[in-house]
Amino acid sequence: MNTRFAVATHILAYLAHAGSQPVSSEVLASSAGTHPVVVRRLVGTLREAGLVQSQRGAGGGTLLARPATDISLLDVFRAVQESEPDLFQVNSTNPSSHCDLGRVMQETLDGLFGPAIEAMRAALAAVSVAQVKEELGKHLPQGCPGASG
Amino acid sequence: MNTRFAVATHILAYLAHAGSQPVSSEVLASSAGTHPVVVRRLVGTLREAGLVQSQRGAGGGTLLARPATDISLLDVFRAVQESEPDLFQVNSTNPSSHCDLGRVMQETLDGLFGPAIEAMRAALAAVSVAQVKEELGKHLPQGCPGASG
DNA sequence: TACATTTGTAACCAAATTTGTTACTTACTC
DNA sequence: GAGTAAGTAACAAATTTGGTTACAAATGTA
Repeated sequence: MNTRFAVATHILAYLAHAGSQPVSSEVLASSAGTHPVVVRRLVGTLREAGLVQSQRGAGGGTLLARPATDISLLDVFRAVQESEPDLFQVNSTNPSSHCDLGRVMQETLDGLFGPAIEAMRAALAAVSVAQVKEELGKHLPQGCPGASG
Repeated sequence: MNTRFAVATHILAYLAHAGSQPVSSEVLASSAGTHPVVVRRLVGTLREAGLVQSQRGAGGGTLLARPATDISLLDVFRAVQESEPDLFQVNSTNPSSHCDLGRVMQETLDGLFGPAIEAMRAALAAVSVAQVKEELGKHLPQGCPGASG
C-alpha cells in the first residue's frame, strides 16, 4: 500500500495550521502516526517540489513555502507520485514481437486513458491544502489541536 | 509497477477481435508479452467479474461473456483493481493517539478525494472495449493481425 | 479407450517497493 | 561548546508483482 500521498497531505494540513511556526519532524511523525525519518524523507520530496521549506538546528523544523491556498492536492500528488499513475502502463520491457503490438497498445491506451487521468487531475487541482485544513477543523472534536481555531 | 489493468485491456481487445472464436492463454500471452499462467490468472479474475468465459480442453480457450460494446474500461478497472485506488489511504494501522486524528484525516480525505475518483471513474466508464479494439485497428500497420478487419 | 490439448491452481522464486529503524553527519541556536 | 533538529545513508521486514514449473481436471478427437 502507498500512504505517501495521504501522509504528505496530513503533514501539509498540519503545517497550514501551524502558520509561520516551524514544526519538527518528531511532532509531524507523532501526528501522522509514523517515524520522524519517514517524515523527513517525505518532507524532502515536498521541499524539492517547492511546497515547503526547512530550517535546521534548534528551534528548526518545516513550514509551508507559500500560502496554503496556493497549494493544491494536484501539487502534492505530482510531488509524491514520482511518475504519472502507473495504473495505465503496459509491460514495456517485453514488447510483443509481432508488429510491436505492445507499443501500439501503449499508444492506444494512452489516448483512451488520457481523459480519465485529466479528469482526476482537474478534480485534485480544485482542492487546496487550506481547504483540507478547514475540513479537518470541522471534523475534529472539541479539545483537539486545531479544533478551536 | 502494476501492469494488470493494461494487460487485461489488451486481452479483452484481443478477444473482441477474435469474436466467438476461443483464444488460448498461450496466444494471449504471446500477444501481451507475458506468461500463459499470468494470463490465466488474470483471465480468472475477469471471469469472476463476468467479463469473459473459458472452455477447457482441446480447442478451448477464452472468449468475451458479452458484447465488447457492453464492457467498459471501468468494468475492467473494477475487476482488476481489487480495491478502490489505494492512493488515498492513510496508515490505518497506526492512528494518531491524540484525538484519533488518523481517523478524522481519513474521513476528510475521503470526502475531498471522492470527486477525483468519481471523475476518473466516469471517464473510464465512457470507453468500451469495442472502442479500444477500434482504436487499435487504426494504429496497427498493415499486415498485422487485426489491421485489415 | 487412449491421447493430446488447454484451463485451473498451487507453490515457489526473484525483483521491486514500501515502511520502519538505527546511526551518523551537517547546520543552526543559545 | 552544548544541545537540537534536519539530511542522509544503510539496512531489515513485509508486501506486491510478475515469471516459472508442475500437476490435476476437463474436453475434444482418433
